[in-house]
Amino acid sequence: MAKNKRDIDLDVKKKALEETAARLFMTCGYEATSMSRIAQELGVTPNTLYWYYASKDELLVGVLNRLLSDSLKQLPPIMGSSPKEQISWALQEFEQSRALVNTVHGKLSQSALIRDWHERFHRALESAVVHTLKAKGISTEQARILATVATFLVEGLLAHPHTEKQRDDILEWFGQNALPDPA
Amino acid sequence: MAKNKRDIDLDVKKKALEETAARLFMTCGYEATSMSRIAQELGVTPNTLYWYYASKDELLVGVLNRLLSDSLKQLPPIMGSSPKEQISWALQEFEQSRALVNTVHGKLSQSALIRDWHERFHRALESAVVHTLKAKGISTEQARILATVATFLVEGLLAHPHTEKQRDDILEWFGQNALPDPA
DNA sequence: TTGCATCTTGAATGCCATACAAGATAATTC
DNA sequence: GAATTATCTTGTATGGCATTCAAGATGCAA
Repeated sequence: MAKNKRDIDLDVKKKALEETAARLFMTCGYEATSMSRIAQELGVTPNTLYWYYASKDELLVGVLNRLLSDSLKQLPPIMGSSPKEQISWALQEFEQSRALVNTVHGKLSQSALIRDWHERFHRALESAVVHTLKAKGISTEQARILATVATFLVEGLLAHPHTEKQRDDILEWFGQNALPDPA
Repeated sequence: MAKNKRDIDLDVKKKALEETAARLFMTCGYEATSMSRIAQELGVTPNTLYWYYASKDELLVGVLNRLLSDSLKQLPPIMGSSPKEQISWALQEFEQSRALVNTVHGKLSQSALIRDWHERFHRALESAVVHTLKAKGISTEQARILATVATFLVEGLLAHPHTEKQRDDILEWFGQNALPDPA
């Protein structure tokens, strides 16, 4: 039973691996970052990485989950604000890892692992957004549509370079058309 | 002057190369399709490809331009229909090359060549859409916003698997919110 | 102390995009 | 029509990549 000591070390090590990988993935890009490079940065042999992760894709999933859960920790204070502010927050949060968002989308057709992660992520995201919208008195069906549209707009803004004005205009337009009745 | 014969051969050859590459890129994916594989399919040495294209990315650009100009040939009959039908057509047109759309977005951060092509493409697309919307009496500023939103929705639908109903709902919603006045 | 699970490495494999130099083939010039 | 040149194709090679397998090191349990 008492194999705790080891398990703790494992999490600590994984944390270090994923943080280094995350940094390199975000600055140099996923494809441009080799396993050797990550290992080198950690003062380790490439093979070591393969003891913790079966493949580079699996390491990517580890990185994605870590970044995501780090973002989610900052979520509670935001929950109270307006939808537009919430979208704006999400946008800013993902901006840091814009490259990774594009990487994930680019790998959807090749990697079942990434495809699964992506699908799970969007399911969770949509159900959260829908829940929030329903609390504002929007029908489930309408909420689903709005959630999807909001997601597409965020992803579009992340994928394409844009000015602050463009972003504001789009968010403004969406805010005005998303909640038609209360006017 | 009279070097026509050769020049014609060059275009014919490029056409064959790009068609084969396009087919493989679309069915197996860009990354999963090696230059050797394309050459093999053509009964040629991999090096031959490098006489026509400086790199795999450049071949991709050739493929993209060819697919695009093929699509554009079918454009005139569509120009008269409703905006919703036009978006629907664009969606169907890109559906075939959904994988390539994702590939392009995934490569934006790594390849300047692809980045340039992507930027040019979106500039041309936006100006076309804006032009169409202005003809319907929409202000330039509003038309720009709508064009961008429409683009993001199309790309979102391409990037994520979705049901017919989802697509219809989103296009319907956009159609109703895009032209607010005439009601 | 012996055995076992955990972690790390050395050395190798096969694939990849790509480079360079040398061959083949056809067009142009003399 | 022979020699030269531009066009196209190939043979051969390189360095990097993700990944694998077998063998070493390290610490825990009996």
